[in-house]
Amino acid sequence: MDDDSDFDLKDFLPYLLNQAADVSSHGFQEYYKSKYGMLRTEWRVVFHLGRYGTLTAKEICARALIHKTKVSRAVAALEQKRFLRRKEMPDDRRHESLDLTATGRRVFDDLVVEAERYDKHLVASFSEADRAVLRRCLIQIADL
Amino acid sequence: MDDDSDFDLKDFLPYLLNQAADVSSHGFQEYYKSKYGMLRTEWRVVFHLGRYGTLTAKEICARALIHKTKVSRAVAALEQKRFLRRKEMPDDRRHESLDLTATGRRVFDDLVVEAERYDKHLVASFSEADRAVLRRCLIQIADL
DNA sequence: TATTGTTATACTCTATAACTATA
DNA sequence: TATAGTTATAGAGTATAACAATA
Repeated sequence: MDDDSDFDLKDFLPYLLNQAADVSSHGFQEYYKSKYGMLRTEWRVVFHLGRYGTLTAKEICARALIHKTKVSRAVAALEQKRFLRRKEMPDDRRHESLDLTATGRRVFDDLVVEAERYDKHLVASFSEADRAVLRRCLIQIADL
Repeated sequence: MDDDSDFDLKDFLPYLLNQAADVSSHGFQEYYKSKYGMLRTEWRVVFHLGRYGTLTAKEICARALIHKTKVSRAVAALEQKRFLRRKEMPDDRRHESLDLTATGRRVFDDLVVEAERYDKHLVASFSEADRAVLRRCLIQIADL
């Protein structure tokens, strides 16, 4: 048994990444779930509309790297919550342009403030240099 | 719209962590899933038994931070694949000691080699210093 | 025929409660 | 009553195929 290497799960990057992702997701998820009853894909759709303005579902798919079926369901849920509006585009009625409502925009503003606060909290104990290394490595691994 | 901050999803650590975790998980998952038909919890149970020897389900729960219902199902699946054996403990028949079979041990050995190879591949382009920062930050965020 | 978006289905993962059997 | 482990169930995430409406 001891002729196996010392390899431990804490040395295994996918394990570390998953644990860290879980912990960090839960902290923020708690906020948008309890306050607005939103799921993760819904928060990401709201984010894209709030940050980049009017988009079609297809554009959200492309920007956010989310599959069209997930976007379709998130849009339906957000419409029901009155956080966004659809508008058929007259030039091509297969497209619908999507926009946040006034309510949706307030939700976006609130979530962005909270997201920034939460992000700062997560890296509060790291040096500026370490933060830069962390983000650069993650972006490379995620191939973003 | 432009009076909002420049906050972008790529600045949001939970997003980066999730993307990186997804990418890194999939690469390794493909290996144990296609080769042995295993799920993630099964791989983690095999890992703990291979690395630390005979354990009860409860000990695996404590070490691996997995809930007992997930361990229970993973153990049942691994038993069916003949990767592990159960043995009732005579002193307290509520406990069962779990052990890898010879087949299970071969699977473990193979997966550990692959895991080490995969881990090296993930960080291949990072400096030694950056790797250390990355692991330290992840361990701290995951609170391990 | 190709494209936008929806619906259906299935599988994985997570979380919790209720249960069995032992102690 | 408390503990080890199982079963049931539901919610959430992921993936794919089939479909309707439009172009």
